[in-house]
Amino acid sequence: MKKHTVTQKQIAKRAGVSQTLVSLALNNSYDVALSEETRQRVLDVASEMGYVPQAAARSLAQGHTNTIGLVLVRPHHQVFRDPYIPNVITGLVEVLRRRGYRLMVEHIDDLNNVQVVSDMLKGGEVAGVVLSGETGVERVFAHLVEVGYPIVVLNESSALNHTVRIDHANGIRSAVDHMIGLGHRHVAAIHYGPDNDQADWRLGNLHQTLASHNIAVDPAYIRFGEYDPESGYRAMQGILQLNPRPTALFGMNDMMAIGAMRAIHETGLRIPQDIAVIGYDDMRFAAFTNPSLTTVRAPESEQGRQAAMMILKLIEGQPTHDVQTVLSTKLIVRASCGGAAS
Amino acid sequence: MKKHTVTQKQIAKRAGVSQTLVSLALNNSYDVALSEETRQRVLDVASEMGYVPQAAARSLAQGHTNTIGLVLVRPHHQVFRDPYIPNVITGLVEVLRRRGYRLMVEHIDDLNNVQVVSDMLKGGEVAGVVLSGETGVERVFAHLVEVGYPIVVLNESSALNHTVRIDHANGIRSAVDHMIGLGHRHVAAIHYGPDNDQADWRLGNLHQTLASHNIAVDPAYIRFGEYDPESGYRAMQGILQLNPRPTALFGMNDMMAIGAMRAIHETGLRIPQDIAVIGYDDMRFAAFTNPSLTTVRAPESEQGRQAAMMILKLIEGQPTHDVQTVLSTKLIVRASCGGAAS
DNA sequence: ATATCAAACTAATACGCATTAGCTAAAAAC
DNA sequence: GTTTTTAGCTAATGCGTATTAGTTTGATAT
Repeated sequence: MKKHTVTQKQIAKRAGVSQTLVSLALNNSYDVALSEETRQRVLDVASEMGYVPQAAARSLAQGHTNTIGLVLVRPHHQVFRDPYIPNVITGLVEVLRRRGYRLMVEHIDDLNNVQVVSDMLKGGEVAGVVLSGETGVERVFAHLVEVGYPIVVLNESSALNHTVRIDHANGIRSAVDHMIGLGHRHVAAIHYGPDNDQADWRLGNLHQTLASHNIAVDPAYIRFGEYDPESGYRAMQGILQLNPRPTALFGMNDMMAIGAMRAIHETGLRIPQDIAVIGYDDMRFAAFTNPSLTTVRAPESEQGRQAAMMILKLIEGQPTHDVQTVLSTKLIVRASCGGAAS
Repeated sequence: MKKHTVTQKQIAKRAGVSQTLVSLALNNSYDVALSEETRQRVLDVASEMGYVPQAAARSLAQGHTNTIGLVLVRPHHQVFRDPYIPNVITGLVEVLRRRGYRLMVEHIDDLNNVQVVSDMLKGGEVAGVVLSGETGVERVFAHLVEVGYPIVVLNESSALNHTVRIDHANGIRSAVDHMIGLGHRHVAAIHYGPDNDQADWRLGNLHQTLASHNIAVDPAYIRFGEYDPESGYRAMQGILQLNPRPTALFGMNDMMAIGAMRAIHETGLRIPQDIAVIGYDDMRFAAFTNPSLTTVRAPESEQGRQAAMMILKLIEGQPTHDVQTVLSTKLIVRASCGGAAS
């Protein structure tokens, strides 16, 4: 047995019919009359010979592929730094598979390499693209959208694109409100960035919310980390030097929050009695830190599912009134911020 | 401007040459003579018109695609439960991109749906496949390998396949040796499975290592979890009832270990003084638990890189003497098991 | 001045499938 | 009994590229 592709031509010969009929039978096309008998015979021969359609030939003939692309725009070293992307992939694959589509994952370091995206689309490698990355994306890809390529952007609020975003503004507000509600007035935060628009935007939300509570924000209370525990740890060491020492800390992701918690413990301070901590993401380990971490849960795999459904609608030309899909976050109250059971 | 694909034919017309020359010029083929002048002119016209080769047509003509597939074989709900796969993907994409290949991610629940793999290969969707999943894989795909399809399997030791595996046997041994070396004789473990061969195999390693230290293993000391902190937490609650209470715990992944640590803390016991804990994986948060987690680091993204290089060798027909690539683990000593600084 | 050869190019074909136009024979209509 | 219809099929063509087998032109050799 050698590696050899079975073609419709071969099936046709074996079944004693034309290649045309084989194609029609295999695709259940009823536009052209075709007796039930021969259809069955063709199908039998096909499965007997182990026929599998050649994806390339099919795409070429139809001028359409059933692969969709997921393009991640962010510095290489932090693509999978947090489980956000894996969660999105889970959701994407789940619905794509059900609809007979495949997922191609690509990654570009920054907005200078965007040509990959237009190559994939123009080259017919993918029928559509789901984009995740920094803001600015909507400007860079505007021409592609204009020309009619199906593109769905994650976590952008641009009116130009179809987007599926998580309502982080509200997520941030719910966390801050929770802290304020527990009486905290000196709130510090470890944020990421400020290297991209997404981060800046979230930071803006934080400032706004604090301002709405009439809390002046000392810039020294806002530190920056790089998504990982280490940077949260270092940032917290800086914050702990401040006078007056903040009574509450908002870590903009759980990774940095857990790093901060370690720094706090090392100085002998108690959580939440001396410093309350709240995180963001609700990662799997969040319920098992010591103390358990109060955090904000974002529906990430659901975002993947929604994005898949939206890109498929665009590809199949269905009407999409819901150009902007917004998903809500949820505050998960545990022990690290007080105000609830362990 | 409409969405319209630029073809070599159009370029040929505009440049006043035949389509053949366009193809030759674009592919830097020197088999056929071609004046430097016209080559340049063709390239200029091509870039001016924004030419992008049609992937489908190219694949069809060449009988070869530059997409490789990553197929994950495991129950749906635990595909991305741990960051193992994301780490592997990082490594894969890193080298594939450099070599001009794309990555297609597919997922199948169990070994009953393996047809997807043969479809992808026979249908020419992918030039090769990297497989990750339960043991048994090598048997199921034996016929595909025989026929000559390039397949690389992760973490299998079958002689039938090309594999890239992490030396977990040694990883387990290093952890156990560490505990024994610190004087522990009553060692408990929270393992995963026993639903698949991979898990069983690792469990066998654990037993072996303990036996080599002349430590009898009370079956009650071995509990099973399901990869996540919750299950580690529950398993540990059971273990804490035992008499005599073990003095050391080996969590077969960091997630379950962190869950177990919580259970230990809740009973008022101290780590590592009362119970020493050791994990497996060295996830990002491991250095920031309280106390920091002694664990075994597995070179996961390196495994992805190696797998990519191997599948490319297979595809390009290069000789591969290294049918079995083995990567080493490393014991990371922190505080949760004693024997080192905080 | 004719034969030889290489350089530079073109024509033709194949890849595997979908699809449109066209053909044949039997059934229906008049 | 001739025309019209229709069910069931085949032939032919196109998708965009790569590749093999030519063709033309000008230079070199004889």
